[in-house]
Amino acid sequence: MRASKYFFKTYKEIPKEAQTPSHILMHRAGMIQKLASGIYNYLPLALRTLKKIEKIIREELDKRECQEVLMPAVQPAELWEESGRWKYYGHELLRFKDRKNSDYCFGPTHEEVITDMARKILTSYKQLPLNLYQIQTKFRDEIRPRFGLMRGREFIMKDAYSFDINEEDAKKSYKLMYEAYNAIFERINLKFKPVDAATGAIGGDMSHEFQVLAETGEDEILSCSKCSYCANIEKAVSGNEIKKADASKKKELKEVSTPNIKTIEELSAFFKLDPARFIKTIIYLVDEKPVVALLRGNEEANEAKIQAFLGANSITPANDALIKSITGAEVGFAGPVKLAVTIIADKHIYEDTDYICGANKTDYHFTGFDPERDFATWTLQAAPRQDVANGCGISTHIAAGASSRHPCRDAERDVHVADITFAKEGDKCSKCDTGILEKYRGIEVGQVFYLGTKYSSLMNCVFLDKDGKEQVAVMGCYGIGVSRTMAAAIEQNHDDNGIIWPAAIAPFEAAVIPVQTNNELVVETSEKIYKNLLAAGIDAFMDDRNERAGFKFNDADLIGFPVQIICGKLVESGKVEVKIRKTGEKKEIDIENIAAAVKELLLSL
RNA sequence: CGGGAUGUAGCCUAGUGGCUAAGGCGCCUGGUUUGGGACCAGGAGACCGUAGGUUCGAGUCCUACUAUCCCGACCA
Repeated sequence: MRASKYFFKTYKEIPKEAQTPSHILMHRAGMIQKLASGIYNYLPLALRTLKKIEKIIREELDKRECQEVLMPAVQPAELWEESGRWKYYGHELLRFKDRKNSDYCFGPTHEEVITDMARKILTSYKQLPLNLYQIQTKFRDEIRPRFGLMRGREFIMKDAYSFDINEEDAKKSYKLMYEAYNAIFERINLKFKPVDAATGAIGGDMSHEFQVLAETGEDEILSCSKCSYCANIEKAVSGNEIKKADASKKKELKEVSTPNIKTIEELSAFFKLDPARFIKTIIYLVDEKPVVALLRGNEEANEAKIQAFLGANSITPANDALIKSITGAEVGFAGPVKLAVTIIADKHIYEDTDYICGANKTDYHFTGFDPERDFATWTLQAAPRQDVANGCGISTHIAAGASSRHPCRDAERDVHVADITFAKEGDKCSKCDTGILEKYRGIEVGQVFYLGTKYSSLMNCVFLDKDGKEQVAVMGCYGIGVSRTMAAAIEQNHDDNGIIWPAAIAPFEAAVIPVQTNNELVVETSEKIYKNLLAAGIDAFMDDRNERAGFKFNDADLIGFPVQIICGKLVESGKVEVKIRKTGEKKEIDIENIAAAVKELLLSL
């Protein structure tokens, strides 16, 4: 392609609204344009990269016998009603009506459509395993789109769905996709980690995210320094031991006046005690039912763990009115004592006794609160090792009416103890016991889910097994954010001058830059080199613009061509200068050998 | 959805209530220049986000709306 007619334009200025490197650089390099919040045009340069990412994905999936399909972006509401998601998917689902006033949505994901597609054809176990995928535009009406393509509302996604005869085979399919994803991101040549992940609204009970490591990533990852354990902070389990408090330190429960002292900081200042000596009582609405979370004052609630523990679809903090109605007090005085709702207590609260907690009475708190004595009896257990991968720690359910010995207990309560805080950098690894957790930031570019029969049973996706018995297909689903992968590649690989593309996904592999456009030999030679490169199957870009050298060099660095072939005065001696974008290194190469030399260089980029 | 901010030419900015809205980048024409975003001369391009209001007079003040961005909860 020739620069003189190529549809792009580079900018020196940083657009006001661009904040993050990939957004700034894609805009400055003339790759994308914003059309509306979270909605972008992909110009030719960007599309070339997208196509290259897609090609790698297709090759790796086809190799593993996945089959490509293409589903509609517009989906009828009926299917979503069948799966139950029309109700709870929320505002992120873009809904609209057609002229007949029927409900539709713009697909944010395709579990419903694919399950419907599969059930129309699946009749026999002989057709399984089956893995179908598509690469297509999705729309999610994000509450806050940001960072350009990193979190757009409209984006390009590869989504795949597997169908198997049983759980065992479904896990094999899952593993195969896990391997495919590793192969894909290795070929794209990004630094990434597969991490244990929470399952969120898509559901299912096993999941890994593929995180591209970058400072600007929105996700936090904890990774073991010694073993392979690596998890999203929402899911990561600390291996630190919980030491039970010394029973001799127990004190009496006593109500004390704390006028207008509401937050942990205020309490901490008022009592002149460390925040860890208080119990934080947070009230949530979990699938529209109130749930109380208890934590030590120095800990933060991990809502994803609470949601996962309760197997819920949604979790939001309760509003003030609900808090008042549950506690019978103003906001700021909630406590666990005598609360007749589901309680989920963090395991760390056993580390101490004589806590201060809200009294469920405006302007009062309790001192001397003991977790064991004061609202239920339960036994503390260490987190079982097998829970590290799937669950989130201990699950000691207290049967209703477990005890009636203490007046503070309510027989009807549902009380759980679980790990509902965040593991921290420096904590012991929960898997190997010798390593410690290290923190990274990442960009989630892919996620694999084991779904089980969540959708297939609701939507009756069944087949006959060997014995002629009807079985429900066991599913998995697998996504890669194609447009986000492009952005993530830039977040991870750029410098002050511009983008540093991994060669595998660069819009062009090499740029030919004639520096003196008034020198006939230079122009002729550069044309010859350009044709040689094309003939050798190299994606070459010819900067034939009548511009000064510096202008072209800057554009080349900004767009990030991995290899730049600079044709200047050296052509008189039969050589050109070849610059490697990544290292800045320059080599003199004989014009005769240029195509072979560039090919060789590209292999290492 | 809560909190904060901003809308002036394709992009980045300036603009005390007072004349025909200013500059840089970019664009067009001509000339010079040609190894790290050149220079000279000329030119095109804006009903200052929208609608009301205050005022003799509004880009500037007020109100509403709208769009965009930033901080929190959702996700590829």
